[in-house]
Amino acid sequence: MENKKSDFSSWYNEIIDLSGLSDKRYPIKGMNVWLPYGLKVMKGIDRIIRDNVDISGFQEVQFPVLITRDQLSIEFEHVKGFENEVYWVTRGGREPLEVEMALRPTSEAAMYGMFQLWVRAHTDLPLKIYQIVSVYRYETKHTRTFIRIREIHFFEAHTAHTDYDSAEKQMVEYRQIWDQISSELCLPFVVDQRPDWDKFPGAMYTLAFDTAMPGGRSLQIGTIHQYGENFSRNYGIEYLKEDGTHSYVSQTTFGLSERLLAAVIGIHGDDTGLIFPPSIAPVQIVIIPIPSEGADTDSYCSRVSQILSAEGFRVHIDNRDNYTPGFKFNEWEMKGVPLRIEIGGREVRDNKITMRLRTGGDRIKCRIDDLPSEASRALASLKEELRRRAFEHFERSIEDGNSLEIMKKGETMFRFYWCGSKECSDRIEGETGKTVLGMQKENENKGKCLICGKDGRVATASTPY
RNA sequence: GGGACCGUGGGGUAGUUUGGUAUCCUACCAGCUUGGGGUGUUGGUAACUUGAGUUCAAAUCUCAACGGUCCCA
Repeated sequence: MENKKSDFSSWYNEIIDLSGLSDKRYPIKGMNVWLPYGLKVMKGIDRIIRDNVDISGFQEVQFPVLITRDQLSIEFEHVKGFENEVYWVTRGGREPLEVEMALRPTSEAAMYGMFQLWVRAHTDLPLKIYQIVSVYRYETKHTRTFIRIREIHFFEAHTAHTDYDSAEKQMVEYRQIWDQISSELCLPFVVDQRPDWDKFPGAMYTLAFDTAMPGGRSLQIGTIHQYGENFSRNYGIEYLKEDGTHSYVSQTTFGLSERLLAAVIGIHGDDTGLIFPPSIAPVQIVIIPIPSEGADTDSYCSRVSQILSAEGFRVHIDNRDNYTPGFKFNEWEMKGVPLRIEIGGREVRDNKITMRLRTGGDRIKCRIDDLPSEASRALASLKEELRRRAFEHFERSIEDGNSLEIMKKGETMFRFYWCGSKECSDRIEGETGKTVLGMQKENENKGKCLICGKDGRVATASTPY
């Protein structure tokens, strides 16, 4: 396998193929096949997302994939932002359609006409829904599995509120939900408020969660948007207030995608292969029997498996007899299984098991009676180790950009002081090749703009995926 | 938005310059063997992206489409 640090691009493509996450040989550019193992991981990520939005009062829905041209055109900035990357359905059978329809690039246009019907009075608010569906974008640049594709596995939450302040509270709740999700996946990030010229089309402002991939490029792995009344005024989403007057709702959205999987692969993987956080690993514990004369390893393995399954662990016994234990060790490490249990004659004889964590370290022996708690402890420590490594890498991946020269030469993300003006941003992008991702929302430090010297705050720049 | 390179069994490749018999590794299938860190061995399956052109003859030369990779903005 390729070395992750020296050639991340090759490593990334190779591990996706070897581990059976996705098959990119499907004959349409940017549309890949989700293989069983990859789909299990993605569904694990979806489950974490669902669990966290469900307890915050969101309801899951599913809207149609097609949007009429009229629906899409209602919000001008919005349609303008997507016009170059929309797939159009123009025929039904042989007949040209009178009304052309778009494959949703996102679902504002599909949903807000219905919001207009659903929202009648303040008692209908807040409205909090989400869906996990495919969205479509006609990418013309080179595509990359899970990172830039044409059919995107997408989570989108949409809310409507009585007023702007309530919508702002929703933005805070999104931020908390994201803390839970990113924590489960052990992903570090910085919160950047996108510059006005780079915010979501139609939004008042956009907050993005940016992480750092190996090689130093940044990856946007989540966004939350404040729409205010930008959409509700165009889609006519009004409600009756307690005082008998009408008002437009204020809206927000929260978007996540299979880029979360890309981040997990890139950030946690190593030269041996993938490493999955236990919460999303399709197999959390793999049991490798080591055949031995005079020992019934098979039934001992089954017993261990039953004990662990009963406690809710996802366990797999690899009892293929045409592969050696050594081969299996390497294969399951490559596939990212966090914990391995080895069972041979010695374990059967001593009523013990041998464990080894995917993150390394010595083998651990424990008595079979202590199994569930020892396995829990092992997985918890692996999760902590993943988190530690990821955050350490992230710290190294953002450097101080004290001059244009440093930012031009550096192959990391950069933090620097910025006044917020387009002129200074253009200068930075022109001379360093890096993109200004925006002000760091949660960094209060103040300083002089790197370019013009006026008062500024901490901003992030990088080469983004 | 602009440019460069590439496309050979499932994956990775040799062959393309100089047109003529398609190489090796891996994977896969059937055995035997082996087993505490990628077992060994025997046999077998399997490929020139698509279309058009040049030619007696195209993996090889030309053009286009599709796909892949990278660089610059």
